[in-house]
Amino acid sequence: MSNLTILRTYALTNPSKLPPSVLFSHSPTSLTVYDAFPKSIFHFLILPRVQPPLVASDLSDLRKLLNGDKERAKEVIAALSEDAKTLRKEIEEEMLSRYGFKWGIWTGFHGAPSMDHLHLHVLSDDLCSDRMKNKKHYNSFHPKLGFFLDVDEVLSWFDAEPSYYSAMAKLDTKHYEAMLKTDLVCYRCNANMKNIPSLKAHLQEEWDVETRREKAKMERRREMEEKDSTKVTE
Amino acid sequence: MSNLTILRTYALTNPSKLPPSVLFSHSPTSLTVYDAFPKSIFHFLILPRVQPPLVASDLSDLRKLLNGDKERAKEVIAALSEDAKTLRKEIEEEMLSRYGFKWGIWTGFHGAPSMDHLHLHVLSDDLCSDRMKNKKHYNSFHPKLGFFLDVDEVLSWFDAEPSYYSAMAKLDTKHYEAMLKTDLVCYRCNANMKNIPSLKAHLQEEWDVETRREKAKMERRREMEEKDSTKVTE
DNA sequence: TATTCCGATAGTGAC
DNA sequence: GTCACTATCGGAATGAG
Repeated sequence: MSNLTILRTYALTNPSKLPPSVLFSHSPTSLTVYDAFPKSIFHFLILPRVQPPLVASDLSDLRKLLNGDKERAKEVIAALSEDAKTLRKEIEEEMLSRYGFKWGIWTGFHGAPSMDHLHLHVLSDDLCSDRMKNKKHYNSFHPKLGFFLDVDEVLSWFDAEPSYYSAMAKLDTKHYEAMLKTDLVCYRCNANMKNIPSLKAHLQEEWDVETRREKAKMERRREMEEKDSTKVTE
Repeated sequence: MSNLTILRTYALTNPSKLPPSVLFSHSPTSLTVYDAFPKSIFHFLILPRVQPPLVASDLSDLRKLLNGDKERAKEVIAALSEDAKTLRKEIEEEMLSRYGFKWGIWTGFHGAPSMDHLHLHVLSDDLCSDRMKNKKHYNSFHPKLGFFLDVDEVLSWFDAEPSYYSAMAKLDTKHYEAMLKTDLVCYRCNANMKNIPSLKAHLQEEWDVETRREKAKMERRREMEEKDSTKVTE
């Protein structure tokens, strides 16, 4: 199976046949798989299952879906969004149990995906991962650049002017691809980064800062609680 | 000492002070040094010594020299050319003693050198060397490309129309640098080479062919001589 | 924008 | 066009049977 069509294969497979190393969970309308090359500590893909009257080619990518039956498209994306909400809750539980605190989670599509079959990215906002290796990787998740399309924003297109919907649904590949070549800018502090190694060091530092801040919060909370319990027992 | 001015330092140093790993030989007007990064089996540089009335800056590069006193320039280059003749004889002796046969030797300047102090390249035409690493290296010695200026051709400029001399003496850096970016073409068979690894393999093969041809010649000669000597002793 | 491999290309720093 | 180092950029193959 080619790398480029693996997601379609997953989406067409009975979930019970998928190994646990691939499949995280599933619903009647979607499968949630681990991203094979996670770009953050947590990184999943939610794939719509192929169900009548849709066929696999209707779901090849976001542009195809949006330029088909509009109501059907809205249903598909709304269902993915619902499953993403559930997934985010599960990720947050895992954040708490593994790290003691929660942090941001992004949910969105890529404006110009290269793998076949629609996939909704759900990933934590640390962007700390060995698999983050080049500018395209980073820019494709930068939340302010335009390439990463938040699922709620995409859903809002359905309720906007039809002309706006049509304009957004074009999803011109050249236009989106150009975004990936722009300079590296930290999505947190807007600092310009010279290259990938310095960006990664910076992202790690930003993440370390967030970790320390959260640990300190936890410590203060613990002290407060201790003081309170002391008062009670006095 | 900077890499970029090392040759000037050599040219200003008493030859007896230069280590034998650097200096091959010297004459009243020049020093011959081993190229520190040889691009062929044999690769030397002949450097003009700085002698009154010239100062080091007059000899910084070919363009500077040609655009100064024309007669003086001709003397300097003619002297380098004479020393190159001697050097080629010595290289050919070494070819015979080490390889049993002689092969081509090129003698010329680079149209746009980056190291300070005029240097005449004298190198065998095999172009087989680990130090040949990129397109600039190769194109800078390609005998038909224009970047490598045979010393006899440069000498011919002095006897041409003054307007031709002036035109040639300009040695526009941009013009010459552009030549280095052109496609890789085998100087022997004009075959286009896709990249450096394939060019190097091809040059090695061309050299192996030449070696086999010369070995066969030597063998035939030996057989002839044996037959002759047999005749004599019969 | 799937990765990985190979190679070309570009900028820097050397002293 | 000095080298060596680092990093980016650019194309091609990729699997399965």
